[in-house]
Amino acid sequence: MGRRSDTRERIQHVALELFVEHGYENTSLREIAERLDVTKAALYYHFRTKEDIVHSLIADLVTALDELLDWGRQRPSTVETRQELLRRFSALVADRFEPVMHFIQQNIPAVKKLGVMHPLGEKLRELFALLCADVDDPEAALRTRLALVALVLGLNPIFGGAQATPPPDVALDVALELVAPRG
Amino acid sequence: MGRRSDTRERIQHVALELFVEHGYENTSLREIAERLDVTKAALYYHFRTKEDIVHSLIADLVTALDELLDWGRQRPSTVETRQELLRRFSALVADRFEPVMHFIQQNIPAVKKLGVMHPLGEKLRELFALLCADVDDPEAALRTRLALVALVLGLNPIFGGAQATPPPDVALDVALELVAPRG
DNA sequence: GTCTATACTTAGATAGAC
DNA sequence: GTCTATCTAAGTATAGAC
Repeated sequence: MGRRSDTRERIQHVALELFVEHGYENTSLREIAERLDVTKAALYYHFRTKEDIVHSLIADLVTALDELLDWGRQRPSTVETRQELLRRFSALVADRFEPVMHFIQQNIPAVKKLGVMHPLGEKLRELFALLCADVDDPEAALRTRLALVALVLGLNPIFGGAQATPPPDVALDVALELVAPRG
Repeated sequence: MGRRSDTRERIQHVALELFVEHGYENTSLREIAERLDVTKAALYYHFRTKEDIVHSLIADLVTALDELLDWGRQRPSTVETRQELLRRFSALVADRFEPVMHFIQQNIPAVKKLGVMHPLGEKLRELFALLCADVDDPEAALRTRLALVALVLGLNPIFGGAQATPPPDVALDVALELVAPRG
């Protein structure tokens, strides 16, 4: 039998790479095709549109978040649960979704235009809600948001990005502290 | 004499508005011109290129940051100084530069491509350095970055943006706490 | 499953009249 | 200082051969 091709996965990988590097709108299908040494038309065989590539990328993330949320929902709302949620989210980002998160964070206009925020934003808001639990304090809510931001901040070039990206475990420690009750 | 026109300022204002709304690359000069009810060519009278509009927008921010840094440099490196730096930065953002910060944060690829990160990134890194002072702890450094992020987080739609933007004073309180020594 | 060739659209930018 | 008209380059996408 003919060797099965992993072209589709390679397109996803290279496209994401370029989207992160140059931004979504500054990346043309021609560039993607060239880096893969295929033609533009080949891309259109695997994906209906350029937007579809992004959708396929986000879909995996949404699935993973859904599983995380499923776990979180059927656990008692305790500090331990919330901290374990952060740990698992941190691991998810570090292990599999760092590039996608990077892409999303730095291409908000594109992401909004593609209507990707609907499924994704929902999941993120629910994660946020689980982490906030019953707390109604606006300061605590902001600290919770910052805890999540801390876990993906290594990806942000603003405010001293390049020189010192915090290691994931440092970020996790700070995040855990942010959702812990005050002293 | 003929009535002097404020067209240049109006272009800056409308352009920034559209850049924030739809993103830099999704905003065409045609759109800007239409919203101002002038023609594309009129824009080219006031700005050499589309990129120049962005440069003019960032320049004001860089100037303001420079003044803030001047103040900070000639003060003793104390907790009070650092907290006052945060207060002044917070006021700067809230009063004048919220839209520009919003634009920068959500259009990183464009901003990088325009080479705007050189003057701007320098200032932000120096602000960060002043806030970090002599502290060498990576956790403290991350908390400092988060303090800055907190002050512009209202602009970020990720992680529960739309429904509850923290009021500036809440953000400032959390930021101040993040740079204060631990208990 | 991959290619060639091309249609279609829109972008940024310029020249020159008024 | 603003207009009309136009140029050039690039993008996404399609049709149809191999």
